[in-house]
Amino acid sequence: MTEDDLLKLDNQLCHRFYSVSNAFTRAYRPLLKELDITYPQYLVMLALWESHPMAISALVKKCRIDAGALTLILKKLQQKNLIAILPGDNDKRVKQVSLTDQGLAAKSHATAVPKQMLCRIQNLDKREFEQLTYLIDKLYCDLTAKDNSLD
Amino acid sequence: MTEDDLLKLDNQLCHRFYSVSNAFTRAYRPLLKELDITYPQYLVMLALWESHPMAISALVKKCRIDAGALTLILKKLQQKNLIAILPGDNDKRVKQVSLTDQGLAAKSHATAVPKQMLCRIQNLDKREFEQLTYLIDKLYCDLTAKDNSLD
DNA sequence: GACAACTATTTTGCATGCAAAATATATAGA
DNA sequence: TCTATATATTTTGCATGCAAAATAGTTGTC
Repeated sequence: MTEDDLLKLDNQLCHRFYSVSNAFTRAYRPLLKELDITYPQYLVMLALWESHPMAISALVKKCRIDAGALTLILKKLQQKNLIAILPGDNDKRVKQVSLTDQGLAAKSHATAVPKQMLCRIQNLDKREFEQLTYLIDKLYCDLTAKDNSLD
Repeated sequence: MTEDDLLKLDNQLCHRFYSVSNAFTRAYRPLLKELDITYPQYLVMLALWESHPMAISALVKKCRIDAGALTLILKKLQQKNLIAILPGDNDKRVKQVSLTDQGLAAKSHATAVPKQMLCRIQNLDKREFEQLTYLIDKLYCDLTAKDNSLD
């Protein structure tokens, strides 16, 4: 690979992730309109539908959302009356996020969202889908590994 | 796949792209510090190093950056004296973006960036890298295809 | 040649994403 | 107990990303 090739946009794996990630956000918007939530808010709801209550720090890990951004996202979900946030009993620093009745009820409406999205990406067969998942997970490990080059 | 599985965060391909895309942005930041540009600004510079001058609309297509966001990004690059923006000769609507001497010179410093990034993702061998590229491109086509479900 | 329809770009308003600093609370020790 | 340190969360300042509206410049038509 020449130095010029190294710098070509089409050779940047990062750009592919940039493009697809943004395309996902745009594709989800109309599907999430009925639920009246944004894409990152949807990620938080998915986590809570799996298990709640959940500490904010646990949500940060699970959703891989920036803690600062999450603060605002949780405020929005609270305003929409989908979640409740309460300080922990033992440790008041650790706030517990739980679903309201309305937040829990929204789960049944939400199943339509992944269904519609899966219809849309039928270009990939099941095996390719799994392959893609596997490779991305491998890449994520590399990207989030501690950079010890300066030690 | 049960309805519950459909909603699990770990089963959402979108979340993997969300995680990796953001991880890339964070990983690039220290590498781009020397060039004093952000990640989206870097994408624009990559496009221009390949070919310039280039119309703004061409940059939007090539970089897959939102046109509104690009306006601001170009202003930043202009302030840093890396690019120049001029109205087209024939059509004054079509603005041409070109590299300044400084912008062109930055290219040689920039080759270190993809090199360092490639070092970081050595978990993937060449074949996997190509496979990943192929699958993502396929997915991108699905996501950006016109949604005709309401026609 | 004036006007309607079209195209390229910018602006606007809102919602993150990020790093670093600030807050609030908890815990370990002297 | 008082304090230095550590942890959880929020705040701050800046830079996008997005959709929709607004601008500016063009073109086809009558």
